[in-house]
Amino acid sequence: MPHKQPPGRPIPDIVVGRLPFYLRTLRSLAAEGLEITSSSELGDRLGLTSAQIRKDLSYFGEFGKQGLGYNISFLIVQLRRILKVDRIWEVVLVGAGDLGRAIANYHGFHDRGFEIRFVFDSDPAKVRQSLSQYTIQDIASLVEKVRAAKIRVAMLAVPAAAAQNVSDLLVEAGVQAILNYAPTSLVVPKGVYVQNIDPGAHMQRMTFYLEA
Amino acid sequence: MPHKQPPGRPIPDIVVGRLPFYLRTLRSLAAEGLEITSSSELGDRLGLTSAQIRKDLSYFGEFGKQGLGYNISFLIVQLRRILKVDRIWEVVLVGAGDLGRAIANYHGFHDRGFEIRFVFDSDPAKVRQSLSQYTIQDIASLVEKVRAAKIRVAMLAVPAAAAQNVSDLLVEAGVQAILNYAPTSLVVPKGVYVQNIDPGAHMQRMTFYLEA
DNA sequence: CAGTGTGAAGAGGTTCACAGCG
DNA sequence: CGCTGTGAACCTCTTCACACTG
Repeated sequence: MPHKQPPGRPIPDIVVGRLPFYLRTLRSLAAEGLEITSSSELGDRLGLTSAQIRKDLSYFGEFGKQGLGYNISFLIVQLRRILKVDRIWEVVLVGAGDLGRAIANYHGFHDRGFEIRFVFDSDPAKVRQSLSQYTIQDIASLVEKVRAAKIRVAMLAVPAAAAQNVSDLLVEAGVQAILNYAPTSLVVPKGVYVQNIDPGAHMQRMTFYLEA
Repeated sequence: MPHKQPPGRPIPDIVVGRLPFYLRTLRSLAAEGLEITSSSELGDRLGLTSAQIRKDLSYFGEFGKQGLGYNISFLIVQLRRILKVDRIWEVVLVGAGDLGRAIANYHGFHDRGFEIRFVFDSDPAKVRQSLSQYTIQDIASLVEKVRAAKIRVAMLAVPAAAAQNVSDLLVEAGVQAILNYAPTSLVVPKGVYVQNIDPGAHMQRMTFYLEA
């Protein structure tokens, strides 16, 4: 019986959201020299129950061996395939402020399937300057260049006031996934995926639980 | 009958997680000069249903008027109180790399209830250098200084390999809430809250949905 | 016999739909 | 008459518990 790779049941988005953390954890187990793990070891590391991990993985196939556990490198290969990061996605970064600089200098994305191809900014003082290994380009040329390069993934690191405009440009250029660092809700057409990063929201979520 | 401020029913964490986004949206409505809004207007802006917003708010009190909607500035006051950001929390930032620099230079936290008080790093070349308005301090003095200043909230922007060690120091110093930018799971005692920011995980969550 | 994979049971979260009020 | 606040219905997600297997 073959793997049920294209699964019959629909996959909850919340499960998809956990897979990157499973992958991240498996990679550190591998880096520690381990070859085999179990749902309970993964659960301990992640603060989840073993049942949840087994159930999540079971949406995609049967990756473990009863009585033994999971082969770490095999499971890494499977998760990279499932998340479609068994390749490198070219990414466009918009915004060359402090945050854009931190993103451009951060070398942790490559390992996870992403490589910045272009950096754009609207500030004439920044255009043609270099940032990390990139030359900052004028946002006026974004649509043309991103479309020509068939880039489908973007990171948005501009001020909130500019975010919706830039998002519209990205969509026009054919981008289908946007990681939005601006603290504002983007409106995008169906078929475009947005993930928001809002550190201030995370902070406020924690202070709720602190005693006055 | 007074407000049911300390509610009888337990509040789901997922509801708490949405409140900062309600607050953020209300503030932009206020900035647009509006005085009144409705659960459906908020829902439209946030991509949620109006019923969800009414239900979420009802955990904390009755803030609206039937037939009319919500007074924006009143609701802002209430949400700031609920989230305990009707004050300024002093924050310790650990890590003065590119990301730490972007965080230190970002002035959007103050409006949301947070102010950086100290910046620490372990690199002797960085200690005593200035970063934004701060002087980078030796991490060896972290526990003493953070404890003396009674700081309860931290941002962790160090490499993954150092994150658990620094987290242990923060906990020892009395910190109760940690915003963790390192792509690793922290182990902390009960009563310490951790929120993780992992852009790579968000990216992988989106590529799952992209056609090959 | 340790640990997976999975139906079934149990919690938890969302949406419905309408009473009630301004 | 419009919009809130909320039980009840509905749906989704998590945990349980055990048959099964290397």
